[in-house]
Amino acid sequence: MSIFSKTCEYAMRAVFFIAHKTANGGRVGIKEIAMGIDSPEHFLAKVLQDLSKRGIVQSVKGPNGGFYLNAESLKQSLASIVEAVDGNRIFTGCGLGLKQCSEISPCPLHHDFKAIRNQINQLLVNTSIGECNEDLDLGITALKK
Amino acid sequence: MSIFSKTCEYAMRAVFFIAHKTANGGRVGIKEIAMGIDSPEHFLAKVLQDLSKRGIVQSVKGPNGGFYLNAESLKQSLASIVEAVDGNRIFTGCGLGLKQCSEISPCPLHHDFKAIRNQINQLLVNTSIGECNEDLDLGITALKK
DNA sequence: GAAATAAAAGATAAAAAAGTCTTTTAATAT
DNA sequence: ATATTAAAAGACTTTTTTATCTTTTATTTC
Repeated sequence: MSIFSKTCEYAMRAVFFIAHKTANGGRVGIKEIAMGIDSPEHFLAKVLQDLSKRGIVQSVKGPNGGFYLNAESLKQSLASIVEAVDGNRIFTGCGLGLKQCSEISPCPLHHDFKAIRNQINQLLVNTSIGECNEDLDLGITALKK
Repeated sequence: MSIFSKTCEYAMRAVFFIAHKTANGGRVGIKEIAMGIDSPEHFLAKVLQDLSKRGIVQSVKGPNGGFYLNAESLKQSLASIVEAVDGNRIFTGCGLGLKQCSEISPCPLHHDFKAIRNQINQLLVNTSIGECNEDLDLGITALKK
C-alpha cells in the first residue's frame, strides 16, 4: 500500500479544503468539498461524519449549513486525522508486519524503520491543519490541478 | 495502511527466511517457510510462485525440491521484492493520493513527503537480501518470536 | 518407467476497503 | 408552523485483498 489508506487521503484533503474555504467564516457543503478534492460524495460524507463526531471538524445541518473548522480544530495536528481514520499502525507498526518485533528482538528492518517512522511521526505531529492551510491560501500548494 | 501490503510483508519475510535456511546450500519447502514466518501456506505459495517467475527466488520441483536463493538473488535489493509485489506506488506516489501533485504544483505535504519517500527508497534500494540475512545468521535480528 | 515428492496452476471463498443509494433528523428561514 | 436545506444514519453493492482447497506438472529416486 502506501502509508495512508485511500479513505485517509480523502479525509486529509477534505479537512484541508474545508479549512481553506472557511478560513474567513461560513460553511462549505459536502457536494462542494467532494467536487473540490475529487472524491466520491457519499463516501466522503461518511468519513466526515466520523471526523465530526470526534470533533476534528465541525458541522451544522440545515440551510446555510455545512462543514467548517473552529479555532481549536485549526490547531490540531495531522496526526489526529490519521489516527482517527487509520488507527495507530503507522505510528507503531513493524515494517514486516511482525507483532513480536521490538528493540530486544528486532526484525531485519527494525532500526531503519524506526528512523522512517520517526520522520513520519514528526511530520504528522508537528504539522497543524492551520499551517497546511496557510500554504494553500498563499497558493504555494494545491489540492487539485 | 502501513507502507507495505500484507502480501508484501509475507514476501519479504519469506525471502529472508529462505536466504537464512539455504545459506549453505539445499532447499526449503513451502510448509517450512509458512510455519517459519507465520503465514498462510497456500497464500504464500502464490506469492513465491510469482517471485520465482520474476527470478527473485529460485525453485525446484520434486523430492528434495523447494525454494532457495542463488548468488545473484542474494545481491538483489529489497526494492525488487517490494516492486514485484506492491508496484511502484511507495516509490513515486503522493502522500495525499493526488495524481497531479508535482514539484510545480505540490500538495501541502509534498516536500515533507519527498524526504520520507527518499529515505524509504534508500533503505529499499541500498539494502540487499544478503545483508539482511547476515544479521539473521548472527542472531542479531529475528523473523518470529 | 513407476512411485513419490513438491512446486505450479486453477478455481473458489472469505474478509476488508471503497463506493452508492435511500431515509431520517436537525436546523434555518419565511 | 411549514417548507426547505443539508448533514446523519442506515442499508446495500462493488472492488480489492487475503486466504483456502484441488488438480496438474515437473523432478527425483528407486
